Amino acid sequence: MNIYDIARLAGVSIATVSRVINGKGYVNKNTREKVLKVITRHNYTPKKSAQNLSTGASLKLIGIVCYNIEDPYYAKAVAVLQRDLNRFGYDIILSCTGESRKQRQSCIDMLISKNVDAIVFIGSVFAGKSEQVILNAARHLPVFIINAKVEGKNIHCAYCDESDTVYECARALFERGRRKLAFFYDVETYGSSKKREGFLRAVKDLGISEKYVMKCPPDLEGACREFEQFWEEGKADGAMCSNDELAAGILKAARKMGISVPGQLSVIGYNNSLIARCTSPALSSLENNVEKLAEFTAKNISDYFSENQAVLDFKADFKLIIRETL
Amino acid sequence: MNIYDIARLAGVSIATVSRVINGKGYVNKNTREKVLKVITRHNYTPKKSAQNLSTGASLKLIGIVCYNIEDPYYAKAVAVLQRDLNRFGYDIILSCTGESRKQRQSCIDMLISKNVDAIVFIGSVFAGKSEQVILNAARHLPVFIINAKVEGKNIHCAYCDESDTVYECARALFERGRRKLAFFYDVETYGSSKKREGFLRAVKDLGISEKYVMKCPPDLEGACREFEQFWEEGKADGAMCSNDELAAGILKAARKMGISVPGQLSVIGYNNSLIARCTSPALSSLENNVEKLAEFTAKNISDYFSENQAVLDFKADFKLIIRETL
DNA sequence: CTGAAAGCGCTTACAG
DNA sequence: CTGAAAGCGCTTACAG
Repeated sequence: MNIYDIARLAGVSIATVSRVINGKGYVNKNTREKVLKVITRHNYTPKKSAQNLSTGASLKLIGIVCYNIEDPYYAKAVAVLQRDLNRFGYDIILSCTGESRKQRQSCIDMLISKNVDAIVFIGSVFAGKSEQVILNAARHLPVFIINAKVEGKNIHCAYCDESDTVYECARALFERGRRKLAFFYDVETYGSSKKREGFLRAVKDLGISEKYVMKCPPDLEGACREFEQFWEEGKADGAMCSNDELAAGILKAARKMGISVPGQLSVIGYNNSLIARCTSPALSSLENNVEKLAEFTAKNISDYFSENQAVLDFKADFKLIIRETL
Repeated sequence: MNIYDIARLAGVSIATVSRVINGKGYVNKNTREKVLKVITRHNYTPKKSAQNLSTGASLKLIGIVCYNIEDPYYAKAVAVLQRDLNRFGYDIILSCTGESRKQRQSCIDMLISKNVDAIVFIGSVFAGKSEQVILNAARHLPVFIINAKVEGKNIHCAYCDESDTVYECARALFERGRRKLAFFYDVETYGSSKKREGFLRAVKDLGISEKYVMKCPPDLEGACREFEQFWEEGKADGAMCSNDELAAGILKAARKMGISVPGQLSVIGYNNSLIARCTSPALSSLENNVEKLAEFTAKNISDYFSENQAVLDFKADFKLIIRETL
């Protein structure tokens, strides 16, 4: 069923059908209705690719590239982006890219060949070493990044300063009398290095000498085991984690080993995800406002296309949510 | 940059460029290289919509419709689908649809107009009353459903029997000596009604007379409050929940009220998500194998297009994962 | 081995 | 108000 079929069935030319579909140009009321009737009867929808070819009209498709949607942080960002972009008439193509540079590049090429209007990268996985992939993409279309800062033409960033966030968390631990601090992270990314940097900066400013930086396997059980090996009575009294899952692992280990939280040990998570509300004691966690970042980005994309201008640098605030582990 | 530019730059016709791109037909080795060089230098990728128009070639795009990607269950399904479909050369368009029938229909129309090859519906939200939306879609393209059973031409279902699962959980509670059982659910869907049905069937078969069916607000805090109101010493000794988040809420309430789990109360969650591993005590939960369902569906889609046949009905097994709450 | 031409399903000046 | 025709960027018989 194409525009020719409809035209024939309605007894008009394809030009007329096109006019009624697009509501452009003059069409006699009666012929309009006649055409409309045929269209609805046959459930006809014009093919976007033909429209795209003909007018260069946008496919109204935004490519979204993230590392892992199973991570609640990414899931939330994607959920908000999809909801808000949809309001502006866009659909999203979701890609999750693996580790290798080549895989990432081919994922972007795919998106570009599918004629998406823009690409948004979620997460700091793409900053730092992988920046080239983003720079390449930006030569073809506007790029939006959530939660990382990459400098370049056509690149729009919305982020929360992950160094400052951890700095504040460390200070909060200090203010509760904690003097022996450990920082736990898992995957080596631009984001985790910023966090580590914030931790070390705070520790230095606060004059804390007993500090540990620990790398864990990237899941709850891994963090749990790692902590069991790490722990020695009196070695640390405050743990800052680069995400909530690690923190949950540490709580699990603490419980198993009879360490009282927050009595002997304070624990702070990161992302303020559902996980933080599930653990007991409930986890204090840093709210880094992904939701706000995603909302802003959706709006920014819409502005970019409708008003031809967009914000290049947006920094969101953050807040430490106190629950029961601090 | 289009095929004409490349042809001009390489000093050949567009037909030749097309041949080297598609690796079809004869092309002299030297001219092939000449063309290739121009293509890579300018980072040229043929536009999918033009190819699609020209040959009717698939866009290699699968529409995925789900209720809420923030829910770990959907997130996992989407993650697996995207990973596996990608291996078969497909990208996914992700839509999350709201409640209203109209919204859902327009979401599907959008997908169809964007020329996706197939649509997969995740979750039972679309079965039962909303079935018509699926039936409509199936008239245009192949439809795949994860976790619901809908009869119809061109409709392929992969699911886990949600009545049997809950039946088994109730029996497990019974076998641990539990005789007063409550079933907690939140949203009213096809799936939750199947689960409730399984619960009631089990309770009847087991000859249990003290039984409760409770509807909670759809989040952890809501379940927590609901349970606080529900609880009375000796009223129930086993709680079956329609998802892990509700179960986590009940654990939270139990802890607050000093109810020992599983001493006084056994709790079973559903979906075996990350949440089940985060709570303490760690939640026993029903593994309903979404991962398996999603993997199967990706393969089934690929078979549908490459071998022109696909499985219409696939039922996955399930397993109750015992942790500390049963 | 290579190119000219038709055609995919649309839209949009242009002419009437 | 309506239609004939050109054009969007590709692919693919067909002819050479």
